[in-house]
Amino acid sequence: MSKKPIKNKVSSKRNVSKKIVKPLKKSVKKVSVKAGKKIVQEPIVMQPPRGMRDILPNEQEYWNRVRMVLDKEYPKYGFGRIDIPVLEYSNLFIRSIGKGTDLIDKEIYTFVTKGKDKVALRPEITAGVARAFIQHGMNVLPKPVKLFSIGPVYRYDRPQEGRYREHFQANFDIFGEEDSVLDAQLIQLAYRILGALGLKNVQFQVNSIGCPDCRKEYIDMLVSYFESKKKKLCKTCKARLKTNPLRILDCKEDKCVQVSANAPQTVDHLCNGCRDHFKSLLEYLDELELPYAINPQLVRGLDYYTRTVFEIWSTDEEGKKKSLGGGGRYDKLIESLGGEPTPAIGFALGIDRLVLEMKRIKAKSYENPKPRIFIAQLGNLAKKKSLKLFSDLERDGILIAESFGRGSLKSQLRTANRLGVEMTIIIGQKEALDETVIMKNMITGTQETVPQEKVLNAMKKILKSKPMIIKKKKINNI
RNA sequence: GCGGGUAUAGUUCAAUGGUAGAACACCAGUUUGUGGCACUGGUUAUCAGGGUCCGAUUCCCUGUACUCGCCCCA
Repeated sequence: MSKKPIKNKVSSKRNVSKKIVKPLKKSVKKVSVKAGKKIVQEPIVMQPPRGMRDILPNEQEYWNRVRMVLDKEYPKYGFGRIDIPVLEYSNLFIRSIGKGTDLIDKEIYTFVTKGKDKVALRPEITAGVARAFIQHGMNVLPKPVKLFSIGPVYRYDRPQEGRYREHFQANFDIFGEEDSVLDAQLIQLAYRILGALGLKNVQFQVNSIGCPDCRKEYIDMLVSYFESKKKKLCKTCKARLKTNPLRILDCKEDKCVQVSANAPQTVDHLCNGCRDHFKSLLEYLDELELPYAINPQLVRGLDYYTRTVFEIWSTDEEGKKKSLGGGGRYDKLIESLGGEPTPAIGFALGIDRLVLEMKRIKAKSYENPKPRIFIAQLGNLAKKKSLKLFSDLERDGILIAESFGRGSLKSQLRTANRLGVEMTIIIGQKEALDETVIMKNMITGTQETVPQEKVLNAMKKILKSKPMIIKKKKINNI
């Protein structure tokens, strides 16, 4: 038994370590072409940039479910789908979301293009939808105009569980109605979606931060209150006193929480219009029997919000609260971007977090159908026949698994077994010539030879029966 | 942006100042056209860069990533 290890295969894999594909060091030095300049190749990192990730097939069952529920629900409430670019001019976001917000000051991805355009990856969806609303003159459409969008958003933030630099949001916006009945309806939609996903244990926090008029008065009052207690505030909040005093209410530092507890509350300082608006919202929510908690501390991180704001929280085993989504009214946004004055309200759900939560509570997911039949082949002629048979059956809606590239029947059957199919069609040299196939029952192990033309009906018969429960092995996490 | 922890095969984990083992997974074989079980064999890894050292995967520094917390948010 002389087994010579073949070492000469300069295995390309050698240089393809898991994380890094680096060029051979020698070759790096060799590369020196263009304009006599030495070109050093940067290693390719086998990972996406920080905070970005792949969503692998095994996780798609949850994403599928979310997508299905969203696709089902949004038309019911009269939303039309809109898809907008991931890239917009930076100032769209800066103007709408506002300087002084974390989102703009430290989380937005901006860059200058070759054409010297200042652009940004969208940190949220509403601003772009608002832009599209104005651009396409949607103000002439019958009101309300309801737009649904789904896609990635980007925030340069520190990643941690449930927080990514690229994450996906489902975004709902309603334009053209000021009445809080729309606010209530939107919240109901959010409830619907979460319910359909099996996420029943969520909490809705609502608040009203008033219109610019009453907010201005309120902020003045807030500032004078905090000024008097300035010593007791944390460092960031002292700074916020000048930049964004509303956010002090949101601070989680113990001492700030204590100071905030006695601070004047937005709800107590609304103008008549805003108070009525908020009051009627609560009445509508009661009418719909949607539970909510009024949270006077809730202020939200975007400047464009007016009046109604809300957030959706889930609570985990340890009592930690995570935001699944949030939204609010932005009655002045369209106007501030140069459109006709158009009141509006919207909210977004974080899909990554929905999925995280669904996994946590073991919610129902949706798996794509699995093939229940496998085709194995042996020999060139049989391979051709199998290929044809596969496409014929597929055209009749029959899902087939195969491993055509493999030679031995043994390894094909092994694969068939691992896939948990109930029936394997075997075509060998002999069968290919006879126009027959072997149908092997993978559960009982019995098999019979049948004419090829009978295969389709036989397959249909199998698929009509209930799937047999076969213990299927989990193939790692792919 | 700030602080803590971590970084070894596809996965989960070992070990070591002298270039690394296992389990599961994967590929193949166990008399040549038949899966599961069993047995045998095989492929695959020390995050990157620098420093100390005769020698580092191990020690030190830096970077990067993951993770937890803060901040914030989805």
